[in-house]
Amino acid sequence: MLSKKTKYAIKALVALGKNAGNPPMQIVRLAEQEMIPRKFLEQILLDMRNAGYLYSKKGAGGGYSLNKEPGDIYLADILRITDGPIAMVPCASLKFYRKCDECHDEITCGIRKTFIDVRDATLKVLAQTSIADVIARETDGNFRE
Amino acid sequence: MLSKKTKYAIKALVALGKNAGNPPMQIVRLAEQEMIPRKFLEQILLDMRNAGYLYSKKGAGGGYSLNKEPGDIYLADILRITDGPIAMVPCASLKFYRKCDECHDEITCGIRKTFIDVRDATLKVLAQTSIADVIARETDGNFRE
DNA sequence: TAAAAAGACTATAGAAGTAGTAGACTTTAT
DNA sequence: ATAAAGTCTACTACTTCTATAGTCTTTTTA
Repeated sequence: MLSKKTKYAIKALVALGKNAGNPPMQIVRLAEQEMIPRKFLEQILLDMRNAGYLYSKKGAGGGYSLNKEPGDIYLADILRITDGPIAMVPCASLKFYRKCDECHDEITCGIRKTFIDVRDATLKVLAQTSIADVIARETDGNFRE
Repeated sequence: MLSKKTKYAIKALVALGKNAGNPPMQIVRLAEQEMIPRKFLEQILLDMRNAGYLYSKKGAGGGYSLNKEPGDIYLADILRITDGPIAMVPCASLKFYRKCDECHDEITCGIRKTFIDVRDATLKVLAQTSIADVIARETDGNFRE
C-alpha cells in the first residue's frame, strides 16, 4: 500500500503542475486546496525539493513551483523518494537492493525470480507515467500511447 | 514490501509442495527446516488451512500437507490471505475495494487510473505464478512460457 | 530598518501495524 | 491413559507511519 505521504506528494505535484506559469504556490494554500495537513505537507515538499523536483522561494510572494516539466517527473522516482523501494522484496529491488534476512541462496531462489518479474511489470507502468500523464488522465478517460 | 508472514507462507507452501507424496510434515520440523519461528508459523499454517490450501491432521503421526496441487496454488491468492490487497491503493483493489480517504472524485482520479494499471501488471505475474512454478524456478534458471 | 511573510529544519508524540510469544484446549494414535 | 500432534485466543514488544510543534532563516516591502 502507498503511504499517505506518497499520495500527498503526487497530489501536490499534480497541483503544482497545473499551476505552472502562475506565481509560486504557498504551502498553506496547497494544503487547503488538496486537504493535506499543513505541517505534514511541509515535510513532503521539502523532501521533493531536496530531491530536485521543486523550486522554492522564501519570504513574501514566495512558495513552491515545479523545477522540471510535468512530463519529466515520473511516478517511480517519486515513490522511491517517499516510500523507498518499489519491489516487494528487498532482494528484488533495483535501487534499494538488500539481501533478504530469510534467504540463504539467492541465486536459486524461486521467490526472488518471481518478484523480479513483478518489479519489472510494476516499473513498466510507474517509470513511464509522469505527472503530465496523471493530469491528462484526470480529464479524459484514456491516455498514454 | 511483503510481510514476513507472506514470505514464510510461500516458503512453507513450497516445502510442503516438495514433500507431497510423503507423510504429512509437522509444524516443528517445517519451522526448523525453513528457519521460521515455530509459533508464528503455527498461525500462518492455520490461516492457510482455513482458506482451504492445507490439510492438517492432529495427533501422533499428524502434520500438514497440501490440500491442492502445487500447480493450482497461485501467489496472488496467498498474498491476499496474508497481506490483504495487492493493489497499492484501496480504490484500485479488485478484491478489497475501498474508497480512498483523500479522494473526492474517483471517476476522474488520474492516480487511481494509473494504479489500476499497476495492479493489472502485478496480477498478470502473481495470478499466473503457482507454487509449482516457484519450485521449478528454484532449480533451472528459466521457466514459464 | 523593522515587521511580516514565507520556507527550512529538528524533535517529538500518538496511532497503527508487524513480528513474535505464551498458554490452555482439542483431537488422535498407540 | 498418555503422548503427540494441531487449534485458538490473547498479549507484548517493536517498528513505522502520520501528524504536530516550535524555532530558525530568508526575503519582501512599508
